[in-house]
Amino acid sequence: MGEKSEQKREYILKRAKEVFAKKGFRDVTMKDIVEACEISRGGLYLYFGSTEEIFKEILMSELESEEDDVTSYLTEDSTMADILMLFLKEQKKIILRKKQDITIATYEYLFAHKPEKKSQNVVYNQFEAGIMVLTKILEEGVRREEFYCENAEAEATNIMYVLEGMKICAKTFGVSERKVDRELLYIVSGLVMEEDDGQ
Amino acid sequence: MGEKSEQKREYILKRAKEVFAKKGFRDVTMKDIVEACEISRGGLYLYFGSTEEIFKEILMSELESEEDDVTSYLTEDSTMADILMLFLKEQKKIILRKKQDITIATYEYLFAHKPEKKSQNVVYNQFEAGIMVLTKILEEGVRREEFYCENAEAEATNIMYVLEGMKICAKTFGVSERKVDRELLYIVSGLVMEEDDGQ
Amino acid sequence: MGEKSEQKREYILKRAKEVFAKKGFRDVTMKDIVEACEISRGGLYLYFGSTEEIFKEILMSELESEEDDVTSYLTEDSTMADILMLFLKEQKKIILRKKQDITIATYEYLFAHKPEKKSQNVVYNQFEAGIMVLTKILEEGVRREEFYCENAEAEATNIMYVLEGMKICAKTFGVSERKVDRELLYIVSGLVMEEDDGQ
Amino acid sequence: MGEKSEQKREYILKRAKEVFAKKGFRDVTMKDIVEACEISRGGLYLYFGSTEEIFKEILMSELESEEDDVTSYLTEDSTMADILMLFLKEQKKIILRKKQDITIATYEYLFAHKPEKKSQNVVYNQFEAGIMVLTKILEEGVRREEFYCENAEAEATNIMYVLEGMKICAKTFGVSERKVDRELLYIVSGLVMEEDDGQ
DNA sequence: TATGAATGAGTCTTCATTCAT
DNA sequence: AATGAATGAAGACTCATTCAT
Repeated sequence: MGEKSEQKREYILKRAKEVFAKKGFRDVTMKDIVEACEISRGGLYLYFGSTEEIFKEILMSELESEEDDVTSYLTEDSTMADILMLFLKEQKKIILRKKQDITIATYEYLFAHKPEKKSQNVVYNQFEAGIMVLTKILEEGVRREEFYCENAEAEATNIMYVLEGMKICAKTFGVSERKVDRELLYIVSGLVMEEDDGQ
Repeated sequence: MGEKSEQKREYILKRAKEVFAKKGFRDVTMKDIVEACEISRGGLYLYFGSTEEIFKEILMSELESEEDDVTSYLTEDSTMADILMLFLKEQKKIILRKKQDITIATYEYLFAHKPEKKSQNVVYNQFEAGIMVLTKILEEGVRREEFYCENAEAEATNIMYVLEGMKICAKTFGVSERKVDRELLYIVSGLVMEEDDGQ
Repeated sequence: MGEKSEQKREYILKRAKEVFAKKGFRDVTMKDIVEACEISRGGLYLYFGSTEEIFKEILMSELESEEDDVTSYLTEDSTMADILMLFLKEQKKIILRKKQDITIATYEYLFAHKPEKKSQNVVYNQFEAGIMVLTKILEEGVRREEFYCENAEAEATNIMYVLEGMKICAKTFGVSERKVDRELLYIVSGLVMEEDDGQ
Repeated sequence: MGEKSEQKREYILKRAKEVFAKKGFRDVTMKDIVEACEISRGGLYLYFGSTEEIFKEILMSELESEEDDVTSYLTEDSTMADILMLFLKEQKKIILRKKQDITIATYEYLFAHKPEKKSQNVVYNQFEAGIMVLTKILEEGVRREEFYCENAEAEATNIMYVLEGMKICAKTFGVSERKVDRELLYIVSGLVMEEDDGQ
């Protein structure tokens, strides 16, 4: 813990994240990070022993910062449909973002280094967290009779798979904003009670 | 017409596929393939100039062999629900398969070598092909009054994202067969007409 | 000797010469020659064991064909100045030629494979032959009182060095036709008797 | 200012020059230089990226060191004939030297890597520099009535071709010291005023 | 004779990692 | 703590040469 300068450690992680965002995980060498940080080779090794170690750290801090985002939705004072849209818009941002995006690096990292425990797997944690939040939103929406949904958790899981699917599609062959919007709309339209439904 | 012996070419591709299935794309060296094929370094270069070239070929032949599977569904003489289940079971096999599975290699390859044209992207092609097949199944199911679905193509797209999502989840943190079954059931249950549904 | 087809041998040499003219000696591989000849690898080895062997043969035949040119000068029926100019024009052609020119290849070959005996060295043979021809021309010119020259052989040697110098300069940094002409004129002007020279 | 240790850089160049002197340019591999320097493969790449890069450097430093020699002639306090002999003796040394001689390597290098600009061509620069120095010597000699020479520059150019010719002949088939002496004498004898020449 | 697939030795080049300063 | 020169293992790639057909 009390090892070397914590400040420098953070600095390296910040710079390294930029490198991973640009080059993915596999193409990044220690030299790349050394150059991005403008420190010496030996200096970097004083803090981290490999790109893997560095990336693991970045992933950790990502997880922490994202948790805040996620929990904030339920505190909003508005309809559950609004809150759901807020959640989905956040996901849309993640799906479409270009800058500071370590999604590809994360996949590459996971392909190469499967964590022993699922609980150490960022993607899994994010996925489960998403299901939990969505479930709560849906349950509350159902309670308030805004949404129609027989099994909130099953629906939440389904939605998370859709989002995960869009995320990987966006990274492998590209998905336009229009397509994301259309898909999110399709999800929501399947949930909201159609008030004037006479058929 | 082909260069050198077509037979050996196929042999190399077969062995190489095993290597890619085991190690992904990025970790595979020409040496790995040379050893798997038990041929000489120079001998391999006679047929392929790089792991990329080899993998591209494998991807091509995958695409071809899969196309057959896909088109076969509509010729079946059975209910559309059966056909849909057949399609989904095929997808389930893809999601869960362990042997001869080059899914991770394919993602790694695509991350490193984005094709200039979308039409050259295997994952994209498979995705679009899936939407087409599913749309046809759904439309026919709706016509036969087996399924309820307002917009067949939108639903097909949605299902494909779910499948894609499960595929990547299976590769990043693992998904149990039970979870896949549950998800596929959820998809189907949202489509089939509930005959005696009075509530 | 009575080995294989003499005709094919000649064909290979002809094609190979084109390759050497284009790529020099060092850059030429057996593969290059195989491709230029449109024969098989094994087929080429039936006739020649290496690029060196091939080039040596080419050099031999060059030597033979050039000897004819050289000896022809003295049979001309004209002034010795005319004959000298003829000889120098031939040299000029050699210095400036671009097509079918294996000069560079020859130097590269000699740098890498010094012949044991000087008499096997093409450049040496050409050089000595040049001196002999020039000496005869000069001696005859002196006899006819066309030229002024105290030591014909020394002058001939000097001229040959100049020509050799221009040859290598042309290949290393390029020499314009104008410069060659000027130089040849300078050589000749130092030889011819200035009839009306009173100063 | 330079990269890494300037001292080691010089050391590598020194050792590499020995290698080039012994093997020419084309036969030299990075491995050869690594072994001559007794450093590691990676270590060499820290300083130079290819044999070409190394040789270019050697050529540069050669050029610099030779310039000094050349300019020193005119400062001598002696007859112009002495100065001319000094210049020619220097050239003789170059023509005949065996140790530390990168002449062949230089030709091989130039054959393989023609510089875009003539001014970057070492042989050309040396040739032109030689013409300039010789021209000055001859002009001064004529002014002092030591030499007879109608066109100093033309004569200088002619002499340089002779020297260049001897240089290449020495490298391709060998020229004895006697022959060089005889040739240089012939050049000088054509220039000096024959004071008591009555015949 | 002729073919051309196959071999493997040899070079180039990059990178993680160490270590004297 | 920090530096950055140095190392050497590992992978890519080419080519002369052989050999079964």
